[in-house]
Amino acid sequence: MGRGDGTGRVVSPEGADDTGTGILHVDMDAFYVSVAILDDPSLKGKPVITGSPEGRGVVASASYEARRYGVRSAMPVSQALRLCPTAITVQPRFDRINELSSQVMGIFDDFTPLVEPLSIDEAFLDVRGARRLWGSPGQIAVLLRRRVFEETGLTCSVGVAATKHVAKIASTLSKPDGLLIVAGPDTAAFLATLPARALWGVGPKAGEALEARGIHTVADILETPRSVLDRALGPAMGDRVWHLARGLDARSVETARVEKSVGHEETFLRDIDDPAILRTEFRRLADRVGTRLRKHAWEASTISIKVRFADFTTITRSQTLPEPTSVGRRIGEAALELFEAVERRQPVRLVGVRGERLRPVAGDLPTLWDDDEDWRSLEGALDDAAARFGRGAVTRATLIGRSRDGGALPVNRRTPSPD
DNA sequence: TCTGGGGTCCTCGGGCGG
DNA sequence: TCTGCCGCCCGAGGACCC
Repeated sequence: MGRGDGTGRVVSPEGADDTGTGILHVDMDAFYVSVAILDDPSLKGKPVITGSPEGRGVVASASYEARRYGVRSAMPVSQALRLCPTAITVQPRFDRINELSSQVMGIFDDFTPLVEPLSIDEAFLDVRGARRLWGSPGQIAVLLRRRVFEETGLTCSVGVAATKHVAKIASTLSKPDGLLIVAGPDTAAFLATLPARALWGVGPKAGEALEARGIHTVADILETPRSVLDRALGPAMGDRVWHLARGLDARSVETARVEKSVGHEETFLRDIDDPAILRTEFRRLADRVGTRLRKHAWEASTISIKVRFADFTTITRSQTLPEPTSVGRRIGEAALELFEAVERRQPVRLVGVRGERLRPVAGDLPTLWDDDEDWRSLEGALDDAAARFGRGAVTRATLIGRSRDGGALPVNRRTPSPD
């Protein structure tokens, strides 16, 4: 999602030259907010942000009216409301957001089978094989934008270029509701005008490292020896930046993605000092990770935890298991083992659990319960009971689940034993 | 005055086996 | 048996992206 306020918007004139292009980057405009406005048109034209006004939320998405006050995504909501006190905060409705995302991705699929979703609201399309059916890449971009708007009421911005990297930059510059085409032969001149920070992967730190060496723009990078870039950014990043600045980006549009890890984390409303509460939280997150793994028929070989302390310092610890697992309890045990070894010098604001080094489960595992919500609520009920009556007072609860063949399957769970 | 949650990728250091 | 070198894996941390 773009972070600009649209003031420096650049768009192509109608029928602009699209020689040598074939990659589209499509990015929905202020997606979460736009969906909220779609469902409540009275919000239209007003400064709107999505995110929770209570607690420690950050802005997920802001309308362009709000951005004019300096509001940006990833900014604490409290700060956003200071900058723009009239902003209306709305909670994102994920059911609607997912529904519209699927609808939009479906439209992309109609133009080409080569679609690479990058996130819920953006994708790369390789349309080089679609010319006979739909026209040139620039014409396809026009048709696609029109269809997205007619069928969903949402606007999107599209970058058209010879490579993914340049298409991505072009869509960002054309926001909101724009189209920018960078013809192949114009690539070098287009890139040279940009700040170094515009390059994919150059964030605040890398940008700072370049600035410190007097490198401010992509044109500056072109004049910088490779060895200087390597020293400033490290060899891998130096190499990438050197190539991207020249418009060299050999990455193709990949339709299949292999997940490498699954995790959950949670920031508490208030920092937590009580180890018992933290242990309960680790178990809960581990169960959610296990649920996700089973849903995809994966197992994790490595379990890692994340702990963020009150002063925002963050540590991670991980261990590789003797046997890969997708069982929440086993993941929880590993997480707690790691947590016990962590020196707890101050209250904790966030904990997280992640399963890594995933592998598909061999064969067909039996389904022990068919409703993970029920399973979680059982776990939650046990925790609540333990909190109310004291640990160990409640020793057992039973959930009747159904196995895959329909038979009843009781699952007994014991509460955590008293410390 | 604050800093979410979901990820990926890179670097660096240490252990280990050939 | 010891030492050095190399490649590989693992674990920790950080930067970056949406």
